[in-house]
Amino acid sequence: MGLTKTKEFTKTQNEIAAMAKALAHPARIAILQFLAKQKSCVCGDIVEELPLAQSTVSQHLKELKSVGLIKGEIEGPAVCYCIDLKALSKIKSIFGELFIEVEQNTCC
Amino acid sequence: MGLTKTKEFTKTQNEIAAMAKALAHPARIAILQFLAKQKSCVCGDIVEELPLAQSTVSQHLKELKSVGLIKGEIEGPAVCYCIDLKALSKIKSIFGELFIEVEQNTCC
DNA sequence: AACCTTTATCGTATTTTTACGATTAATAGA
DNA sequence: TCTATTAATCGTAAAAATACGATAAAGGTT
Repeated sequence: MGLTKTKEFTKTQNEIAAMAKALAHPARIAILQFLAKQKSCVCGDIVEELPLAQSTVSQHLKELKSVGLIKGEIEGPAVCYCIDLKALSKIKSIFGELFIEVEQNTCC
Repeated sequence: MGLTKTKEFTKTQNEIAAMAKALAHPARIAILQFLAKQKSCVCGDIVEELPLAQSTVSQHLKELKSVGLIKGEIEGPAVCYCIDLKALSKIKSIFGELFIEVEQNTCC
């Protein structure tokens, strides 16, 4: 079916999966790294940096925005995308908790 | 196209994305959590625990195995899946480095 | 107002993912 | 050997993800 049975899983499980999904494409990792490198608010230079069409990059930005990882601010005709440090620390703790939990496994 | 332009991105970017993709489904998070909870090597009880068909669970296990997160050991007619703590610590460091890198962003 | 720049959205094609039932393979036990 | 159990694989259908070009929207500039 290709349709994930979201309702059959816990809120936390879906949340972790959604965060992971946002990071599950090299282009989105590249976008985050590019934004991090810049010491200022950067905009559509992302498109030039990536080997993808403008509309495709826009889609990737939308996905990062949908999980709150980045914020877009309109600056004249352009849009400035920035990493949301609050969302980032939330992701960090969510993954951190998962890893600690999973690490409890003692078998093998 | 639905076909990720893997070759256009760095090895690290693809690696992070691949790891994230393995975690990008609630069923796979549930599997990892279930394996962690058990203090022993657990096998096909996973199927009973999850709201999915046996073949579907098998597919998810395959994906977790493909990134090395779990290992399968044959135990009689059954198979015992365990978390690979070495792979887990690698994932931890990969995500950790990404988060630290991204955290450098000072804009906004 | 007309125009240019920048970005989002729409429409579409292709690939991948998710999911299931059915079948196969492999092992244990009667 | 025959049978039951367990898990992987195959075939298939439906949905989501990826990608692009074209178009629209929104903001400056002349």
